[in-house]
Amino acid sequence: MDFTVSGNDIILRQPDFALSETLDCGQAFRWKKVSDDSDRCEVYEGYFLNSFLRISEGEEKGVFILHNTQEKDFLDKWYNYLDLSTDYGELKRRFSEDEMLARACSYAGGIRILRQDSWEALSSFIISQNNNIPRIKGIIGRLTEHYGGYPEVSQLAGETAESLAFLRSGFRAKYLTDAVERLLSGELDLASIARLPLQDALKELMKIRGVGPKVAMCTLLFGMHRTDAFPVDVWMKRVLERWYPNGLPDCVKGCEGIAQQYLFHYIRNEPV
DNA sequence: TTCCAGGCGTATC
DNA sequence: GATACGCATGGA
Repeated sequence: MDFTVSGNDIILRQPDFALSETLDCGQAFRWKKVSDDSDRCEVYEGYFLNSFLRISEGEEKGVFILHNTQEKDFLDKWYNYLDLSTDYGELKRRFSEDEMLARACSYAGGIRILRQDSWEALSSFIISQNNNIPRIKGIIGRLTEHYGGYPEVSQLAGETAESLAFLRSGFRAKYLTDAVERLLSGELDLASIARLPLQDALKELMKIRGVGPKVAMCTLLFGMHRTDAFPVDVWMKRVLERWYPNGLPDCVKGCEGIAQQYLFHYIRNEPV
């Protein structure tokens, strides 16, 4: 782990990381780019649960500053959140046996899978269905503003689709309240679900109204770091049809979800 | 105006 | 099991 403490900041050296590719690639919805294109430095601000972070990448690629971050917070929170224990360089070499994955990995080599909170991922991806990323961010922004941070499940106890109308989340509000009820009643427990075999975990999550295969897979991948979970949305359907009509290559085995993220980003921003 | 968005529930066959 | 359609909202 290559980092140094510099005053109130942490300097992190990590070549397999880029802010926009990881924080703004449709896996998390609470990061905001605060620099503009004229700045020499790219700066993002966001949260893991309710811990705030300002992180910047300077002119030297692969060198990051975690502003006002103590070493303890870095090691306890951000090291884990940014998945710094995983060697993405090694993963990309593995994936690159496959031609399209080689292109996707080289197109956006700074993608990482964040280790997000399971409830935040579940609720965020319930909101994401049949929706676009700017509007997902808007709804989650109204949610966190209203509760003064991302609400715990218990903070949403007793809410109804009507009381959540301020979110303007449309038909998804009733899905959120159904998830809250099942979690608070103890019918479902996210920490237990995280440990189940993939198919069993999917089945449990899909007991929630409004949680189908896609939302369940995203919850597993982004909220429980189940790298074998493979979410298929409209974009991944195009990937599978165009490039993998005969299925995924063996080199992604066990890390289908991570491969998925490189491919998702690549096809959405596909260079002619 | 119409189409679409990190889908899913329901009806119908 | 497969396929068609509606769904809230808002940007393009």
